[in-house]
Parts: sequence; C-alpha cells; structure tokens
Amino acid sequence: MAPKRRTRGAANTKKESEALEACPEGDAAREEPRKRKRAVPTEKPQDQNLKSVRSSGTTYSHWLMKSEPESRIENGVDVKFGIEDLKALPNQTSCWDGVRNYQARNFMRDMKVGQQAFFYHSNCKEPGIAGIIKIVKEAYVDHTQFDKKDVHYDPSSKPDNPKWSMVDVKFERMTKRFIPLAELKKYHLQHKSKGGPLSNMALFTRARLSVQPLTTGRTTKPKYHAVLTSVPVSVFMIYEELEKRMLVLGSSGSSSLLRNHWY
DNA sequence: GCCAACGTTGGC
DNA sequence: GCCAACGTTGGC
Repeated sequence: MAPKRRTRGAANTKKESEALEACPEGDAAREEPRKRKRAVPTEKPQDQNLKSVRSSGTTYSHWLMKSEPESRIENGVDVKFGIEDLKALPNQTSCWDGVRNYQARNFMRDMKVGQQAFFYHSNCKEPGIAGIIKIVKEAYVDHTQFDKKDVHYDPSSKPDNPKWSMVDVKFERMTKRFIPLAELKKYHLQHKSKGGPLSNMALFTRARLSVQPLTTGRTTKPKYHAVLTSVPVSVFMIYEELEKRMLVLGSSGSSSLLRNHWY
C-alpha cells in the first residue's frame, strides 16, 4: 500500500468536544448525514514557526507527502485520495491520517503550521508532484489507529499511549505543471554525479518513505554550495525553478540564480 | 501483476 | 540483539 492518506469519517463515536479535535474533513458526503461541528483548524501567521528543529539539530521546513490518487480497495475500503480530492473537501482541508511508519510519523511531528509540502501522487499511472499543500494543524493523535474498522487500525496502540500522529493540511495550489517522477529522477541522477539540489532527494534515497523532508541537497561543486549557503534560497525556489523548466522545456530561458547550477 | 527494496516481527 | 521470515510500498 502506499502513502497513507485515506479519506473517511472521523470521530463518529466521539463526544462533540472530542470531535472538535478530530479530522476536519467532512464525512457527511460519504456517510449517512449526521450533524457534527466541523473542526476548523486555526491558522497561525504565515511567517511564524516556519522552521522546525529536531533533536538532532537538523531543521526542515519543506516536505513531500505521498498519497494515492487512484482507486484501490484495501480491506473493502477505497484508499483513493488525490489532490483533487483534497481540493474538493470543505475548506480544502484534511487530516493526514493512516501514517504507520515511525520515521514518517516523526517528520510529521516536526511539521509547523504554515510550512509547505508537495502533494505527491504515488502508486498510479503517472506518479509525481501534483500540487502544494500547507500545514494548518500540527501533530495530534491519529484517531484511526483505535478504529477496528479502519484500514490502518493498530491493535498494538493504546489510547493512553497512542503511537501514531497526524497533521492537518490545506490545499494551496496545483503546481504550474505536473512534475513527473521520471523528470525528478532525471535531475536526481544528474545532480548525484555533478552536484545539485536533488542529489539526495529522499524520494530516491528513501523511496518508501511516505512523508519526507526536502532539502537543498548536497553537491560536489563547492561553488554551488557557496551559493546555497550564502543566499537564502528556499527549497521551494528550487522546485519552482523546476516547474518553470517544465513549462519552457527546451527553451534556454530562465535567468534564475540557479540556472548555472541546475544541470 | 511482478517483484526489488526495505521496514517490522518474533524466535532464539 | 541477531537475523530469517514476512509484509508493505510503489515503480514498472
């Protein structure tokens, strides 16, 4: 199975007060009508908390999160959840439940409100980056781990000591162009030998990780490294550059800071 | 649908 | 704590 997101009702056995803590996505459309207050995640100012600091000292601020955009039945439940599904939800917001890998979970626990992530489509005909989402609620208990009927039920996890966490994400925008895995891989291979931002992209170095950080990469080119360390180049700038290049494929256009270092 | 890569489990 | 068996991910 893949990444991990999956849409289904939350908290329908919970009291109202607890429901407020649960997944914000609507389940009314999918299940029998039932009134419950929608949890509306509060958003902090954009420029606050844009960095997260891990105990190791490594800081990540941008992420990639995988989900499956095509229907697949797992234990009788369709796990389909593409970016269009997120976009179609009320408030374009959903919890990111079902992550059952410790490293992926820990990355989610590092996430801060306002940070961005790529929405990656996996296990499908055309895998790749489809859009950009934003963290709107920091890690809290993933209630699906206690739900026997849930695909991601974890009988080993106890309510007094929950194992799994989730965050809430909100649709921000589609990428200007779908960025296929094949393209990412092409750059990854180039950057791995010649240096560049995708040289150690987790998508390839940790292929099975469904929630992963983005970095500016490491390079064998000192010059490039100097550029990256002396100028506040955000990770997303690098990927926006990638988006641009997808749009002007073949053109020599782009006069970006990164142009001399990309290929 | 195949299967390589890799994470998890559990016997010892 | 080793490691073989097993399960999952996800590209192809």
